Amino acid sequence: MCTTTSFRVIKADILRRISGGEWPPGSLLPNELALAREFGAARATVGRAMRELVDDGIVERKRKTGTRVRPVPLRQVRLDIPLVRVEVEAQGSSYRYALVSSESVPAPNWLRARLDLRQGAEMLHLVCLHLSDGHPYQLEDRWINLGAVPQARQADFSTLGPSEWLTRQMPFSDIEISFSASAAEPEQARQLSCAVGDPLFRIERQTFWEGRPITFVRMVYRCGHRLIARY
Amino acid sequence: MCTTTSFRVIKADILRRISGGEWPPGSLLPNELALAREFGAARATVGRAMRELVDDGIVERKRKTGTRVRPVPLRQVRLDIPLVRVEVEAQGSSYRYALVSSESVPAPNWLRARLDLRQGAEMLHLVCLHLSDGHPYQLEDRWINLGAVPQARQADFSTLGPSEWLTRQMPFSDIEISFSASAAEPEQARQLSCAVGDPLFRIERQTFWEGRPITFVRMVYRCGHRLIARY
DNA sequence: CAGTGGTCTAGACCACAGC
DNA sequence: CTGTGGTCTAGACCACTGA
Repeated sequence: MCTTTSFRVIKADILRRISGGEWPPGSLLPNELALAREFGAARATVGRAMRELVDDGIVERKRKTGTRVRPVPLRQVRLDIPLVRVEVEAQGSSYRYALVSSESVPAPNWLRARLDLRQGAEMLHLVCLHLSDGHPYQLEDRWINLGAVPQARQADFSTLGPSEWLTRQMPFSDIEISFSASAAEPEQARQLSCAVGDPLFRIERQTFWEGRPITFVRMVYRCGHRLIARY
Repeated sequence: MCTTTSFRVIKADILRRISGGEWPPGSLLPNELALAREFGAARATVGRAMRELVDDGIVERKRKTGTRVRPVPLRQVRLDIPLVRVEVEAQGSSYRYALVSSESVPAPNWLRARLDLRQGAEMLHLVCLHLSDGHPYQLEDRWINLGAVPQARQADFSTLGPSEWLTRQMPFSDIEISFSASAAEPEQARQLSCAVGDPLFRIERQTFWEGRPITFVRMVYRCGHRLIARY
C-alpha cells in the first residue's frame, strides 16, 4: 500500500469521479474531513486538491454549505501574451523590426477619452512593423504618455521595439486588453501588403501603473492570423 | 504587533519590493527559510505566497538554485468563455435564440482534416442565431460528430442552443480555441444584418473527449464586437 | 555532497453562513 | 450555535540540481 498520497492523485481521482457521473453537476461532495479519511491523507492535502479544482472552475466551495460540482463548468482559457519577437521566433521564423515613424504630439481626443488624459497631454506616437522571415507580421500603433514616462524621450526605438523597452521600464503594470476585427485602412494595407478593407485581427491594449495611464497600443496582424489556445 | 501573517500579506510585500526595484528582474530572492524568519511566518506560508507568484508569472523557482524574479515578466490573461446567453444577460440585455437550419450530412473534407474524422463520418450540422435585445449578436455554425454523440439525434435544438446542450452532456472536455478576423460572407451578412465583406470577429473551437472529436463550432459576432479582459 | 524548493502531516484556531 | 471551509504552524522527509 502506498503510504504517501499526493494531492495530485486526490485531485485526479475526484475529477474522475465527477466526470464519471458519481458526483453529477450540482451535487454535494463529502466534506474535507471525510475525504481525508477516505484517502488516508491530511485535511490540508485534500484542501490543496480542492483549491485547484476551484481554480479550474470545476467545483464551488462555501463555508458551512460544503463543496458542490458547478452546475455548468466554468470554461476559462489562459492566454500567454508574448512579445512579438518571441512569438515569431517560437514559430521558427526569423524576426526583424522596423520603426516606421516617430513623433511627439498632443493626445488626440479619442485617445484622451480612452486613457483619461488631461487636455494637451504630450504623447510619443510610434508606428512600428514586426516582420517574420522578411514578411510583414504585425503593425504596431503605439502611444506613450510622456508625462508618465519622460525617459521615453531619450529612448532609441529604431532598433528596440517599444513593447520590449516598456516591459523593461515598467514590468508590473495593470492592463486592459481587447480582441476584435477591423478592416484594413489604406496605410495599414500598404504596410501589411494586403488589400484595403481586408479583415484584420486586432489587439488593443492599454496599460496603467499606479492608476496613471502609461501607454495605448493597437496591433493589427497580417491577414489570416489566428490566436490559438488550448484548455 | 500582528501575530498572524497571511500569505497574502507576504505575497503583496514581495511584489511591492520587486516592483520597487529592491529585487530587480533576474535577481535572486532570499530562500524560503530566510523569508519565513523575516516575516515571522512558517515556511509553508511563504511557500504558498511564492507558489502564487509563480502562477502569476512573476518569479521562477528551481531547486538548489533558488527563486529568481523573471527577467521579463510572463504576461498572461485569464479569459472566461461564457455561454452566449450568459454573456448577453450579463450586459443587461434580453437574450433570444433561433435555430436557422439543421441537417445530418457526411463530414466535408475541410472538417475531416481538422477533426481527424474517418471518411463519411456523419455529422449534425446546425446554424443558430443568438440575439441580444432582438438584434443579431452571434451566428453559430455548429458541427456535431454523431458517431461520438449519437444522442444528439434525438435532441431538440429548436429551443435550447447546442452549446448549452453539449456542456450538459459532456461537461469536461478538451478544447482548442482560436480567435481571428474574417470577412462576412453573403449568408452571414444576411443573418447578422451587416454588409458583405465587413470584418467580423470569429472564434473557432474544437472539442475532444477521451481523444475523440466531439464537435467543431465557428462563431462570428456582429460587426464591432470586442472581447475584453483585464490583468 | 549539500542546498534549495516541493510536499505531507497533525493539530489548531478562525471566519463565515446557515439554523 | 454548529458545521463547513480557510489558513497557519512546526516539523519532517523527499526530489531535484548544481558543485
